Amino acid sequence: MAMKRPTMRDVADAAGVSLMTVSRVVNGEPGVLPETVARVERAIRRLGYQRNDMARQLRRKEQLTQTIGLLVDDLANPFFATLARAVEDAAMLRSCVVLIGSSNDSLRREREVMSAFLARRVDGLILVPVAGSHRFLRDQQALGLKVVCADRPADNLKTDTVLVDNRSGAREAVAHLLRQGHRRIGYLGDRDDIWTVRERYAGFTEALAAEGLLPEPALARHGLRSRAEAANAALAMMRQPAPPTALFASNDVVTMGVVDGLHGAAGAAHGNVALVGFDEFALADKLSPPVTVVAQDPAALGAACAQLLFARIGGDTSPPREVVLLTRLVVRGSGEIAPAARPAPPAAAT
Amino acid sequence: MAMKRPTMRDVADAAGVSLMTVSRVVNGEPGVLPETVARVERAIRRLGYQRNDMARQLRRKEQLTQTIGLLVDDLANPFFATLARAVEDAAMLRSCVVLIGSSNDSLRREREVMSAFLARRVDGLILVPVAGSHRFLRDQQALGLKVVCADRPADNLKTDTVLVDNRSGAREAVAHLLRQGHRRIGYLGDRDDIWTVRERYAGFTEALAAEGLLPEPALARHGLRSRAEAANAALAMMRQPAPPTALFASNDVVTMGVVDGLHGAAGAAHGNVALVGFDEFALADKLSPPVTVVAQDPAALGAACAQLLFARIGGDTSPPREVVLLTRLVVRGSGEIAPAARPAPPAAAT
DNA sequence: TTGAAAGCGCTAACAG
DNA sequence: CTGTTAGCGCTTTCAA
Repeated sequence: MAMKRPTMRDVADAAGVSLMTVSRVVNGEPGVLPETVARVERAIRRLGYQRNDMARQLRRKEQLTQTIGLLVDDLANPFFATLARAVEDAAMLRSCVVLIGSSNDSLRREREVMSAFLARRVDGLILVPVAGSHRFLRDQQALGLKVVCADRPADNLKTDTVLVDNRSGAREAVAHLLRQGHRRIGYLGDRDDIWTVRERYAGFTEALAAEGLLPEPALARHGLRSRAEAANAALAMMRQPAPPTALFASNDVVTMGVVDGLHGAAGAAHGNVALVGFDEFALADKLSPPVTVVAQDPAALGAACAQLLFARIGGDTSPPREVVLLTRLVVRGSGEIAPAARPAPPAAAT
Repeated sequence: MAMKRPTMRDVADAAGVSLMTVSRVVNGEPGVLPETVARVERAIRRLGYQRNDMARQLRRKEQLTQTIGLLVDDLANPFFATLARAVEDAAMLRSCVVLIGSSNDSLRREREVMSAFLARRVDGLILVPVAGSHRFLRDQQALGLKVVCADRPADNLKTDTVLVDNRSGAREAVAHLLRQGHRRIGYLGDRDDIWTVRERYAGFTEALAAEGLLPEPALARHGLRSRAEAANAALAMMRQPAPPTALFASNDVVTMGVVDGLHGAAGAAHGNVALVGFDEFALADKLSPPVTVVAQDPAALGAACAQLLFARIGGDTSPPREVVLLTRLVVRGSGEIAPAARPAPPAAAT
């Protein structure tokens, strides 16, 4: 069991030819007699020979490892899983394999995984950068590593980057709520050291500002890392003396948490308060009311990253590009709920 | 730009020591003067040196590449994404990286991706095998490749395998429907050349048989590959002259499709017919009615596979093991709907 | 059309 | 504590 794997030498001996001839057959090079080819191929099959690409790689150094690295935040998150699948499909078309890793929003883990990828001499890297400094990466870029940042820009790093216009998307969502007459709009969001989250909050405040409104501290909760945390935060926010009439949730996890929280609330679905969430999620259209969302396209994001990366690997040396994908407001019902009828405020001056 | 990457030779020259000393420092071996270590480390940092693991691997051949391959059906499917994340976490604990691929239920693609993994000399492989013959794999096993099959067994291949008890899960689900008084239960399922799907259908028929019922062809639809297909199939099934009073859906995609289809139906949520689906999915508890499911634990599946694989890599040579994980019936409402009251059939003899 | 020799970047096995 | 030599499995280069 587990005998040593056969090498070209073994195949050569078995076929009664020289090692070089085996090499030529294995790599489909011309100039070998068909008969010789057949003999070699038989030996290959008989021994179960598989070319050792590591050794190969070592010698042909102008060449590539046909391996790319993909480092996302969390592979279990459907957003990144879909992105990953798109990258993988693009890689496969180019006979490339993908090393994958999750940074879990930890700079240390990102560094570790990246080092492991670099040691394996990936041809390029698609990276969803966590918060923090990436000067380590800059050094590697100078040494020829191709990097594309996905979904978020990396701190002071000149690379191709594919982003989503989070700010406009959020602004549009909140403007939509304002248009329904809402004036007290709550914000529920993830950790705002994450670039996308910060951008979405900026869009939120900009939309308010456009109507002359200022964000109220009591109507904003940051740092929600799970559905359960978001559920609690939503409940707490709605139980305030002066609750918001509408909510904006900054990502899919938080949106689902809000749905959880409001369903859990005594005697009510989430139908009492308007809700728009950032990120599309499965079954958003089947809730009651169906959830209005700002949809991104993670597959398009992944495909765009792969396209840029493979262009670089192919020798493209033009200046770094930034691609910005747009979002789409998907109107479904939860965002079109008018503010609850309540005692009209005492008529003010005018 | 893109100058050649520095080698140990370069570092050695820069630090004024021999190549071997650099090797010792890079690998943290003892027996180097702290002062020398410092000089070497400075040179390493200055040049941006990164060890070339491919070359390393070549020489220390008793050792491992610290790379495993993971080949799932579809990475974009949350079930497999969660499994993948669990594998990745386990790998990271052992300083191992993960090559990932999706077979898309195609034997050809599975073969291609596996070849690419093998050429990179992965230490082991976690595989969700597609239908078809895997004798190619058996040859590789004989050469020392460690393989663990996940979620499905591979045709006549002796490997560690981690499965879910799909048949019992399905039987339990259908028995649950029978207990509510249903006698006409429809089956909607994916392609039944997939082992898990076949097992679930077997569980379905077994549960019926236990009550003396036979599956009716008009009440079973196979080969549903997407939510849309499942939606149409569900609608068609319910529009028959004698529709079922309950449905069993063989996976998450089909279950969601059924929900889509019944929602789309004129004037009705899916509340008119009982429904139990195989697979947990996000927000199943938030639909109306909430969807009763047979839940699996993909993270546990991935973790179990990783544990078996790393044991093998670590030298475990005991006979192949088969681990079977259990499912859990999550009662939420859609499965507890009684058969619609309808004119009692004419009383038969007795 | 085929083969022999050299060497990729690294580590194992010995010297000093 | 540090250096030297040989060679992993392959491709390149040159010669037959």
